[in-house]
Amino acid sequence: MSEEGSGATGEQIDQAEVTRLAHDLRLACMRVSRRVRFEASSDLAPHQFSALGRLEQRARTLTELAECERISVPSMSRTVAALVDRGVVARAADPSDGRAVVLSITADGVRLLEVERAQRDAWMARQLEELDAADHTVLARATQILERVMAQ
Amino acid sequence: MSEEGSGATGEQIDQAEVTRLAHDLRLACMRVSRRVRFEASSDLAPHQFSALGRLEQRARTLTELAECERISVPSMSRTVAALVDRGVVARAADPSDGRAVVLSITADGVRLLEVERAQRDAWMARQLEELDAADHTVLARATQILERVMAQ
DNA sequence: TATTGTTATACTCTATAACTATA
DNA sequence: TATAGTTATAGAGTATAACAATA
Repeated sequence: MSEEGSGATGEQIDQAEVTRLAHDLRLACMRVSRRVRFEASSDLAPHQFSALGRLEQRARTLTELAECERISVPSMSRTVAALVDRGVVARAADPSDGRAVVLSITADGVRLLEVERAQRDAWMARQLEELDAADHTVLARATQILERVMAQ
Repeated sequence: MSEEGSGATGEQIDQAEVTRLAHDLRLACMRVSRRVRFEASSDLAPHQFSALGRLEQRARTLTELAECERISVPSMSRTVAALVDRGVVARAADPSDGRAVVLSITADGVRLLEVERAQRDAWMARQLEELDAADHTVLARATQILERVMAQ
């Protein structure tokens, strides 16, 4: 679009620069991720957090949930058992298949996710508060690009 | 939204928008990090990769290394033992302190890190290749901002 | 007595294999 | 016979506690 002010489209980024960008961006993202998990985490373990988030999207069977998280069914069975014990996930019989168990998030589970996410977001927001509006704009645009790339 | 070239400084981003950006950017970074680890990883476990990277910066004692990685000394002792068995870390006596052990990366360790990083960078680069130069520029700027923020 | 590092033991999350119940 | 899920057992990685060697 504009090649004067933004300085974005006028230049041709070559392969070496893409490689360098890939390296630097990857490190930056991994550093953010690591610090969020280390400095903003609470008492919900990462794998529990992830599984609970899947059930927030919709109820799933154990096998579906294991496939989502790319772990074995027995492993997910343990994880789910812990979440059920904690009262954030409920088991229910599948009316159409006596073997299957439908797992769903409870109201407590939804609240727990909200608290967890709020803590993580609050930590991230504190980091961003030190930036100015121009930086915020760049990051907002970059976020949209990353969302587009990662959706594939 | 940009009246002049950069289009960044003219707008005032309010608190709610910072919170939203924090949320979206955090998720994007965590998604990148997760996919890099899942889809570009090799046979070096994440904690081993991390510890080896610390030793690439400089030689450290076990206690120093444990503090870097924020795990206990006994845990790091196990991790280091595995890396030593693999031949990518070397133990050496500290001439100034008979209790301490100086850990350093070996030539094989440096090569292993190079391979690991190349795989991760290559995965990331493949994702970025689908973007145009304007997107690359935005991401490069965002990377610099994130590096600045995360350095604190 | 304090510090560095290892070993002993236990808990969690992962896996595969064996098992029960249902389709 | 095949599928959904649980339980048995084992292998990592984490922890704390106890220990050895050194400062």
